[in-house]
Amino acid sequence: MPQNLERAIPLRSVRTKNSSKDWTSDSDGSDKFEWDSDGEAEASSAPAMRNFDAPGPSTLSSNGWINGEPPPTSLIEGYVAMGFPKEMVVRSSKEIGHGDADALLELLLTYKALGDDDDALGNHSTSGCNLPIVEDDDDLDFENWDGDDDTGGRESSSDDSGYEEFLREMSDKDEKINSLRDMGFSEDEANMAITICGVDADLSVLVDSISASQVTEVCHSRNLSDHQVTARCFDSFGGKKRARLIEESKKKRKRYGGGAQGKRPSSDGSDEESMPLPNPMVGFNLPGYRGPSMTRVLPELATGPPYFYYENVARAPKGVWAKITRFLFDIQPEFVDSLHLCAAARKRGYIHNLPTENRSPLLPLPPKTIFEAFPHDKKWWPSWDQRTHFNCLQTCTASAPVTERIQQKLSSSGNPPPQSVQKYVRHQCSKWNLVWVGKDKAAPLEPHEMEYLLGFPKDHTRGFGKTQRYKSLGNSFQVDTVAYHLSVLRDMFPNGITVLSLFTGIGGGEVALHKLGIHMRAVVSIEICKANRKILRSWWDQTQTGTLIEIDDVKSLKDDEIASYVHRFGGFDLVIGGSPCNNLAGSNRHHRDGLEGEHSSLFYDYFRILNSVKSAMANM
DNA sequence: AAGACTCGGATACTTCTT
DNA sequence: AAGAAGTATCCGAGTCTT
Repeated sequence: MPQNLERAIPLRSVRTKNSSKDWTSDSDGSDKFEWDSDGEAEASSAPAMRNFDAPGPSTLSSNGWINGEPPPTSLIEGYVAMGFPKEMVVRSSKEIGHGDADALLELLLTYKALGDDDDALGNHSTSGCNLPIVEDDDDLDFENWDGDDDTGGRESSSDDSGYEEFLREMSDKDEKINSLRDMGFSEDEANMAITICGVDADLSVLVDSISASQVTEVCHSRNLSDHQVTARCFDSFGGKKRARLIEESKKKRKRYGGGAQGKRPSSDGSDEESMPLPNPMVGFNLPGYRGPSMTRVLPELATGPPYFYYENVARAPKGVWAKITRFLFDIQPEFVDSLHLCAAARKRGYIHNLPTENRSPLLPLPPKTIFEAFPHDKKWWPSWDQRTHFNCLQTCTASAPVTERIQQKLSSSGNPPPQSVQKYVRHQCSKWNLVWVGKDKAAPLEPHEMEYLLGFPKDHTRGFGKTQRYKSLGNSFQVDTVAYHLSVLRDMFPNGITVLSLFTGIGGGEVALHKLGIHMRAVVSIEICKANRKILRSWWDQTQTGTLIEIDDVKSLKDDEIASYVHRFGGFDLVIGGSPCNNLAGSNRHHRDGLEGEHSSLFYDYFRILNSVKSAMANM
C-alpha cells in the first residue's frame, strides 16, 4: 500500500531540507499513502542508488576503488541508513564499485546474510568477494553454468591491505570452491551453492544444491512456472534461515548499462527480462474463470511460515517483474486485473506463497459493472459512451474545468453530438474516469465512490482532505481481489493470525482480512503517511479487538526490533504489502526508472524485512 | 499503423487556517 | 502574515492491443 518515495530514501539525515513534512509521512503531507510514491522529491538526497549507465569495463585503480573513484559519502550514508555497517559498504564498494546499485546491494545483502547466519564467519566472511563482479549475462543466475569466467578473473588484487586480509579469511570457502571446481562445476556455481547453503555446508550438500539449481534453471528456460518445479529440488538446502540467501544468490546481476528504462540489450535475447502479461489477466484462477485446475508446488525455501503477499503494478518497466521475482524466491507473479472482480480495472501483479486452491470470493460480491455500481448515473449516461468498467483508479482526478469544457462542447452540439465531439468526450471520460451525473455533465468520482469500488467500507477515508483521500485511495489495494487470494487463510488459522503489514496505506489488506472473517490478533503496520495511519487506527478501533502497532518509518525497522516482535507475537503468520510504485507506474513521466532508479529502495526494504522475519522465526 | 492505457510529478496560483 | 491545503495546468513514453 502506501508509501511514498520519500520513504524510499533512506536518508534520514538528509531530511532536513524539505522540511515540512517529515519524511515519515508522506510527501504530500497529509495523505500519501500507499505505495506509491510520490516521492521523488527526495531524490536529491538519495544517495546511493544511482546507477550510471556506462557499463564500461570495471577496473581497479591503484587506490583500490573500482573505476578509480571512491563512492560519494552520501552513497555510503545511504546504505548505512539502510542498516548496513559502514565498513561493509566501503568494502563492497571497493569490490565491485558503486556505479551499479543493484550489484552493490546484492553483495551487501549477501554479506549481511552470511554474517548474520554464521557468526563464525564474521563479517568478513563473506567471501562474497568471490561473487563475480558484473557479469553481463545477468539475470540468470543459474545461467552460466558453463562459463567460469570468473575464476581468474577479477584481479582483485588491489592495494588495499584490509581487503587482502579479508580475502585470506575466506580460505575455507576458497577451498570448497576449488573442490567443486575440481568436480567439474564452475566457480559461479560453487559460489552460489555456498551462498545458499553456507560456507560450512558439507561438500555433498553443496553439490546437491547445484544440481537443484540446475533443475530450476531448466524449468525456467522452458518457461515452466515455478509451481512446476518440485519441492524436492530444494530439499537438500540448508535450514530455513538460509532462505534469504536464496534470492541474493539468484539475482546475480542484471545490470546493464542502460538507463533506467532499461532496455537492456539482453544478450541472449528473450527470456528473463520478458515476463509477458497474461490475457485475460485472471491470475491463477478467478471465480467464474475456472481454468485448468492448477496446483503449484513451491520451493521449500519459499514456503511459509510466514506466508507473504507482495503487490505492485503489473505494467512496470521491462525487467522489473523478472527482478522482483528473483528476489522473492523465484515465485511467479500472479497477474490479476481487478476488472474481473469489480467495476474498475486494476492491473496488478501479486507474488505470494499462499495456496491457490479452495479460494472463495468475498460476499456479497461487489458490483461488476459501472451501472451495477452506480445505477443512478444510468439516467444521464449517453448511449455513445459504452464503458462498462472504469480504468485504473489513480491518485489524480480531473479538475473542474474538464467537466466544464465537456459540458460546453455537448451543450453547443446536437444530439447525438458529432463524432469529433464524441471522441473528445470519450477520451476525457476514459482518461479521468468520469461519471455522468447530470445532463451533459461528466464529473470525477467522489472519494466515497472510490472507496466503494475498491471495496472499502463507506467513509473509510472520510475526515481528511479530498486530495489526500484521492491519493490514499489511488494507491490502495482492491479489497475484493486481495481478499480472494487471502481467503485460504480463513480455514488455516481459525484462531486468528498475526500480521506484519508493510506500506500499509489505508489498510487494504487488513480490511480484506476483516471482511473474510479472519481475526487479527496483532498487526504491526509500517506506513509513512500520518493520515493513512490515522485512517487505519480509526478503522481498527471501530472494528478490531487485537493489537495494532503502527510504525512510521520503514527504514527504522531493523532486525533486532523485528526479532522482538517475532518473539512477542510468536512469529508472524502473514507478511503483506505492496511497495511504492512511483518509479514504476506508467503515469509517471518524470522518473520511471524501475528498480534501478534512485527511489527504488522501498522494494528492497520489503525484501529485507521479509527475510529478517524468516530468519527470526527460524530461530524461534 | 493506430489506438489505448498507466497505484505521477513539478510548479504556480488560490484559498483556507493558524 | 505565514504556513498549510486545495486547484489547475503543464508535462510523454513504454507497452500492449486492435
